[in-house]
Amino acid sequence: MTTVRIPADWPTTEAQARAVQDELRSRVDPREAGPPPGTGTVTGVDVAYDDERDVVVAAAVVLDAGNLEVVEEATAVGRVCFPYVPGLLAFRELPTVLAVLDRLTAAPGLVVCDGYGRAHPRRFGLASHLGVLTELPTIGVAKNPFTFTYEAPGERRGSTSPLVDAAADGEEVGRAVRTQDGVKPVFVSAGHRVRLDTAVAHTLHLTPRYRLPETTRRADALCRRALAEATR
DNA sequence: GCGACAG
DNA sequence: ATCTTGTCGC
Repeated sequence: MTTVRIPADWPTTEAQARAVQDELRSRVDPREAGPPPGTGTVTGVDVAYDDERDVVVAAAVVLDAGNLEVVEEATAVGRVCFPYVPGLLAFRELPTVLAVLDRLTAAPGLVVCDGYGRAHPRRFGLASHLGVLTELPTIGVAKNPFTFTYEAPGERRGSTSPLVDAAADGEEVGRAVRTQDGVKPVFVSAGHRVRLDTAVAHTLHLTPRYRLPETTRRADALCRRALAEATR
């Protein structure tokens, strides 16, 4: 099995990685509304690790945005090239994610990332970074509020509340979104070429039944399966 | 200095 | 992320 090639200039140190974020941040397009939910395709990407064996597997699953059925799936196997450091997740995940997107024949459409976009200490999370490198519209949907704060949204599906950075006088960096009645919210932020309100609409469109978007559920299941196979 | 911290 | 059994509930 071929392994993902890591770019020669990929950052090695935390300081280099932070400098890359500060450099690329200005390329984020925060103004486009983004594609409307329910049309075209929508793609989920996720990554699974085996740190013992130093292996990382990424999966991409393209869905028809109208009926949420699978259009195409792809996986890519790589080597761990950066440790997990809060705020620098992209440097760990992106080489393999870029490779798996390259393997798709279908147009990805909007890409849904497991993590953050604008909701990031330097406003340049995984989804923002992926968007800038591919020029695809991206959003981040995370399972945890990271360092940010929020008031619980209403109990009903569709309720939202601001996700704020208390350290930046309450700037709204994303939204807590209740995707199912009475279930813990998810944390949505804009990536590249998609505004926050559109990102929230996509998130609700992708969660007819479960807490997490169908895109992330599908990609998560696929990369775990592929890791188990790549590891034996 | 200490703790917290997407995946 | 990953390590891990059963268990409560629709």
